Amino acid sequence: MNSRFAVAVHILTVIAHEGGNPVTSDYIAASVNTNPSLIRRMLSQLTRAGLTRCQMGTGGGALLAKPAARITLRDVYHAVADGRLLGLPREQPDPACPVGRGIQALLTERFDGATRALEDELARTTIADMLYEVVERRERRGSRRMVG
Amino acid sequence: MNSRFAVAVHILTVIAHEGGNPVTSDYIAASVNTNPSLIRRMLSQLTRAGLTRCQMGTGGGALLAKPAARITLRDVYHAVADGRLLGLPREQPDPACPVGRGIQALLTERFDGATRALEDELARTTIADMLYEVVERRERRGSRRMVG
DNA sequence: ATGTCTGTTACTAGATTAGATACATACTAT
DNA sequence: ATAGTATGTATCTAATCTAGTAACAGACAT
Repeated sequence: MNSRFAVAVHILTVIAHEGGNPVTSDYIAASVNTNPSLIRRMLSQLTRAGLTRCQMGTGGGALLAKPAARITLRDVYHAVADGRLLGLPREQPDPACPVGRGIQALLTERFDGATRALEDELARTTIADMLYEVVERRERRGSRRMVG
Repeated sequence: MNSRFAVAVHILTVIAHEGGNPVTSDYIAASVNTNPSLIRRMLSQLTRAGLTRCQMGTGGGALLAKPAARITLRDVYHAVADGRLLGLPREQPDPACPVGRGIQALLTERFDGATRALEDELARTTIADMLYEVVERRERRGSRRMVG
């Protein structure tokens, strides 16, 4: 249960929300409710993956490296996912057992297939979608409040 | 990176491999290369989920509660998966931020969708498939060795 | 020059994971 | 019945992982 992917999406959505103005790690950290240093660490991963870029100095901050509509959640996942989603045991199974001998290679195959399916589903949503829905929902909630 | 799912599949494949004879936790633990107590803990989860049943006493052990062809990897995943695959941060985002206010509900939706895709893919493989492929591969490797 | 912001390192506390022991309970076999 | 076997569960520990924090050199704007 690793929350880095969620944080990365949050970061990118905040940057997209600011529409072209550089966003500081302090600002993002306040929205995510965590430490600016943690945000900077993640931003450097996102930059390395080509999703963001940064301006240093006064008035600087993070920017999207390409349009929000062209950043999918799969891209984000690849940028920050550390290891495998479905893990194998640290210890090797007993090679003397007919099942133990072959099970890990087989499990790896199936896990990879399942992970690919998850990623394909993630690819259907972009940061632009996230931004649109976050804002739209807020407005719906706002107007509902006006009516009620 | 939690390996319980992998271990659970391994357990069930070993039981299936023994073709109806009760399998002790000691035997399974040797194949998985871990502690019998850990295996028993997992077996009790699998039994609670209706995938296995157990005979106590001499000559006892674990059995499949239904045919291997009717146990999918999704069933196994549901039986032993503890929490969410893609996690949200422990701390709540800042509700004063337009993005922070709505992002978690939205992330939860997308994560659930992606997880469902992964589970659907897992559902395409059964324990019978696992057993068949483990044994088949072993034989292929064997015959290749004979040829080479 | 001065102040701002990033990028990175190092450290800490807390949570999670798996390994290990122990033992009451259930069952088989004789 | 009694002895032996195997499960089911509770508890503890060590190792690993995760996120939070502080610190500081380097880059940039004014």
